[in-house]
Amino acid sequence: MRNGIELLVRRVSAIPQHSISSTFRFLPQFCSSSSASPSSKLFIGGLSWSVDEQSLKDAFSSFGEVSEVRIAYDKGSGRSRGYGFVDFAEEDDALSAKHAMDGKGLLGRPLRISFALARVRGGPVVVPRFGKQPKRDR
DNA sequence: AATGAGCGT
Repeated sequence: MRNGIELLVRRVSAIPQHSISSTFRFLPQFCSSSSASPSSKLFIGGLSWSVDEQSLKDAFSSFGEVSEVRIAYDKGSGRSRGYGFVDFAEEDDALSAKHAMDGKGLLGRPLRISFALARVRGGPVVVPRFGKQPKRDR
């Protein structure tokens, strides 16, 4: 019995933090996005409406090789939604960029930077329901 | 038309 508990604790501890964050992203206590989820991708909030992907990349290129820059645009109007993502080739560069740029102003607006959450790939998981199945002819 | 936390057409 004791061994079983120790085994369970060891297995839970082995789950990477970023995996927990993406799995339980709907629970705020597991989504401390400002803390160090190890990733090379930064979430950049607080962008001025007028910041485009090129100027965002320019603002972060001095910290290392930027492998991807995305700004979230509104589907219909094409206006910026005021946040975006900067992905670095090196995790270290992402971390130093975060430390240097978080709270710093870009075009007059303070940036809010955290590590990006893993993009949700499949959509909501539909849990199968058991119990009341419709009667089926046989 | 304007908007100001957020996690991506």
